[in-house]
Amino acid sequence: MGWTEERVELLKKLWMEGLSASQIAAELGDGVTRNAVIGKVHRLKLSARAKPATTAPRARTTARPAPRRVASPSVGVSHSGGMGGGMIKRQTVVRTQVVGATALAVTEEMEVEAYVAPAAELFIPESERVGLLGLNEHTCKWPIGDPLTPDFYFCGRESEEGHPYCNFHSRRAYHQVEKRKR
DNA sequence: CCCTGATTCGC
DNA sequence: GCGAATCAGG
Repeated sequence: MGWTEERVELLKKLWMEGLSASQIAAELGDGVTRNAVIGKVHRLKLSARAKPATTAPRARTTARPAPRRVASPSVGVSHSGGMGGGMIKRQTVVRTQVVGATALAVTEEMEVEAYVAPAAELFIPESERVGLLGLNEHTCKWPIGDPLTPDFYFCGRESEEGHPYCNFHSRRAYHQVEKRKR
């Protein structure tokens, strides 16, 4: 289905109300993707919704050329790492999420696995500690300790291909940490 | 990982 | 004009 008058109107309305592109896409339904919404928004020249005083000056980072397919090189390096013993604690949490302008409240109960790390989990025997020079493409680069002191070291456990941290630290690196700053 | 908008470019 | 793929960032 193309962009009919009605759909465009709804798009404008929702966009101005501050809904995200994905939310609008869901609202429009019918297989519309968030990319379709964003693309249309740009074509309609209505990117700026409600710019506060802080004129977000189109941070033109870098005018990207045309990034096509790129092959990623890989270097094989072996490293042995041991996983510490942690504890998986099951618990049920209730998360409320608001979707769409129609204030569609979705309350879902989901069982999550919360990893409770014992203090000792972060302790790694000296024999396994990895210094700056011990890091390679497959070692967790999670820093431990004060970088200014001699006993500073890195996690050094096995990290997934293409990831800077091991599975454990990977989530901590950036997991939606209740961001409510306004 | 989840998510956001921004941009490019083949269609 | 359209939007998937991609990029950059939170």
